[in-house]
Amino acid sequence: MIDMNKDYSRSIPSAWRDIAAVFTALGDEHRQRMLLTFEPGERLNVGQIAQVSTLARSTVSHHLKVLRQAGVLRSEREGKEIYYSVNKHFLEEAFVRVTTYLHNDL
Amino acid sequence: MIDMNKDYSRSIPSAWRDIAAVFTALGDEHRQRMLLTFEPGERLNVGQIAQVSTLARSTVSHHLKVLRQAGVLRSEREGKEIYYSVNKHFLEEAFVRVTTYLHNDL
DNA sequence: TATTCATATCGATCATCTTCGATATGTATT
DNA sequence: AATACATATCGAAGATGATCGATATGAATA
Repeated sequence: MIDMNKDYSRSIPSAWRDIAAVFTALGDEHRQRMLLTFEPGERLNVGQIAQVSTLARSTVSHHLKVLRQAGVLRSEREGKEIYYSVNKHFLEEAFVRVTTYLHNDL
Repeated sequence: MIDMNKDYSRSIPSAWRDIAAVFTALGDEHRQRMLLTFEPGERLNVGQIAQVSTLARSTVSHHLKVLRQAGVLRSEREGKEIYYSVNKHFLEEAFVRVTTYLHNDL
């Protein structure tokens, strides 16, 4: 009780800021499977992802938006299609940061 | 499309099995704050955690259960109180594993 | 510019999660 | 055994998220 952090409203540490949305995004099994669908370096458009999914296209689109906003995926338009790919650098850095924080501060 | 993983129902890789529940558990900001409340090596009982929270005791109890079932926290009874602590080893290993998987396979 | 195709957004419904007060369980004390 | 205390569980209400078909946006092509 003496040294516990009593300030419940203190700001989330910077190591956690980016990762918080990632946790939420990857807390859903459909979104996990979508991420794991990608082969190394692969780019996939929405139609391809929807094909291997059991969900409707609009639902896939919604989940991709969540993953993109969390920084897990990024997207780039190419003609009519929009290609998604894994934001590997961001994810690796975020996980390393949170692991380091965990090791040092918890 | 050629080398993409078409089998949507393939099993989640082992590196992801443990971490999936962690993502879900830590996808909630209240549960994040609860985890971050712990100082290094500290053990806290439910009353102490409820004190620094804005939630009702029963709600805190519920969130602690989610965190415990995901492996984030563990608990041990000590007399009337139940003390929670961070499952540091489990968490570090899980994050390292997922980072490695990310680096090699995505 | 009209049409087609790929994706995103909208709006409604359904399902799941959160939250609380009340009650139950388990432990120590008198 | 009776009481007091700490935590967990229960059951219901409200809030949030997932899901879908329909519609809108945006880009290539006829």
